[in-house]
Amino acid sequence: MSITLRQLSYFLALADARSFGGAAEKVHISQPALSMQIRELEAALNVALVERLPRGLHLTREGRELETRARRILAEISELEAAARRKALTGRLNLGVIPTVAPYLLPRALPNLRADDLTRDLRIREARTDDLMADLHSGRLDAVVVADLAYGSDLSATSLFEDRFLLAGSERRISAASAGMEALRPATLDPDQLLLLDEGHCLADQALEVCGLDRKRLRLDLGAASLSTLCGLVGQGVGLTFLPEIAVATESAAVPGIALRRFAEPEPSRRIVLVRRVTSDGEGWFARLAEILAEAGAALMNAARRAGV
Amino acid sequence: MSITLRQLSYFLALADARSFGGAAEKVHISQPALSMQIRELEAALNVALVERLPRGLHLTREGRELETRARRILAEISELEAAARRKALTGRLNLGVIPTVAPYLLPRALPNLRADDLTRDLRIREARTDDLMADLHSGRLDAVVVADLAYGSDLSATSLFEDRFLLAGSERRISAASAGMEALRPATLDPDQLLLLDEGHCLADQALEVCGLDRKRLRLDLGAASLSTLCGLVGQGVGLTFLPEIAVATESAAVPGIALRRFAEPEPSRRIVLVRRVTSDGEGWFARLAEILAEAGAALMNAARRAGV
DNA sequence: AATCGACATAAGAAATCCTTATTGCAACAC
DNA sequence: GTGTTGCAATAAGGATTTCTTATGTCGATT
Repeated sequence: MSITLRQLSYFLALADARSFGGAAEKVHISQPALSMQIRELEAALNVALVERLPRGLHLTREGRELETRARRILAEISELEAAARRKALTGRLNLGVIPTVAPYLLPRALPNLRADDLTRDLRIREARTDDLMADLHSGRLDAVVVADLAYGSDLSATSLFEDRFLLAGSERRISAASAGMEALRPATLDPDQLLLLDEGHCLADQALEVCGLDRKRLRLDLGAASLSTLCGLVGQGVGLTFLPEIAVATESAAVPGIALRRFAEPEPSRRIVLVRRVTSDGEGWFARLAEILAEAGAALMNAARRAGV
Repeated sequence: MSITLRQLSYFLALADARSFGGAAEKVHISQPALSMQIRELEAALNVALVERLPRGLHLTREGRELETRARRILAEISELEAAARRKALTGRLNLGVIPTVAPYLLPRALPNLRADDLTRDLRIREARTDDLMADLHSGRLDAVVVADLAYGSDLSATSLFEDRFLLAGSERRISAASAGMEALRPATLDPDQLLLLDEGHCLADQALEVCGLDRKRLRLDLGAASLSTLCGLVGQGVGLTFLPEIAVATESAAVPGIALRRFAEPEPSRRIVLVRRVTSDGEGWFARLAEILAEAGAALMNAARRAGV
């Protein structure tokens, strides 16, 4: 026979009341019921917990020790219940973010994530879309931030923001590319000058798509590993690339030689979304997370426009 | 409805097995029984703990948080049960000791008390017999070390050792007191030279008794507060006093001018006993405590004899 | 000696927990 | 498509636990 929380709480009532009858009253049961539970507890631990005197009672040494332990245990239980009541039973949030979004969006969003008690412990996984989706399905991730894609019916997505692509390169190349056109359009770019990210990065695929190209047509397929590297290269005049607006504020500050030009309407863009399993919406955390991320995205868009592009 | 340990342990089984059927098997119940307890738990916390997928299941964020809390709580419970099984549910031991015993016996006994896991936490109260007995009755003390006295039937005593009285004073006074007698006896002492402890100290009362005196006959009733002070005084040649053998090793080393002389048989003495409430013998701690104290007392007697008195 | 207070004991009622049997649902097979 | 399989939810009845009221016991009090 194992001990129960009921026994422990009755025992604490007894320790407080220092009488069986009084303790029973406190916990709203009859005196024999309390006596029986105390006896069960003594039997389970195989130790006498109270000295029953004709007048009143004392706890034994073992009883006193149990008292302190029981108080701690029951405090943990009620802390648990309290946390659940105030919807603060929030364990780690496992969030996946694609690499072309993570370094720009997260630094902006983190302070607000911390402020919300959404995340006593936030763990970020930065990986490409395929890996993220696999982990989302397997339960290793709770939500992922990716660029528009088709979801199965077992997933649920919320749009965060629209991320427009800008043309990036050295001032000389940009001017050359847009020379003599009334409007700058992706399809008119010279594929030979285009630098894109490694295969598997959705940003590269999307860029190819808006240009109506496929990867085989690229001459400069050097498969850069990160957007930051890519910006460094084009800043040096190596070629042209697409820079998502979300990265503009950071990269234009970090790369001196880089120039940016907006495309004509309709501007090419990707839609950044937050995705979860349909079964996983516990307590509205998803909506709050989406809100904070969308806000951070909007702030980055504004920063880009203020930077004059 | 409140949560139970049973629910928590079933939940942990579920978290481990990652399937209802498997978890049920682990805890040796049927699958519906486990499902019901999990549902009760979710209802009690008012939060979804598991995502039920057609294939397998995941814990929700809240479920993961509960998992860590539940593990801690159940670990505390099993630690508690384990402690009880190995009889190590030993809280504080509240021990009372009279002032004419405490400073000599305890330093000797402490190392052995610590070695035994009798006392994860030992608290000593040093007070006169009356106070100690009151606290013993009220449950504030678990046991007391006092000198022979009559106990009610609600108390139980074990003899620790016989503590003989020696005559103490300056060499000159001692010699004078025993001059011309074939045997040194308490009754032959000059009451005018006798220095005793404050009223209430049983040692003083016992000394008076063996001399066949009462306190009113004393000229030098200066009511010394401690045996140590008293020894200092008689060492200075102020008078004579009774020194219990237990104090001999310490005081004869501490007080340069002090001389000691044994009384003739039958030597006057007090019996030092350990007392508890009859109802308080939990797990044999009393016997172990008595053994350790008796041993320390015996060691002090030997030390006294080796010191040559 | 009688009474009172406080806990233990006893017996039956209520609530809880568990069992087996069955249903429901989605994935998989053919 | 239809049937099958795997797994969990539901349902109904039974076993256990926990409660209640009623009564017994024992020491303390008068």
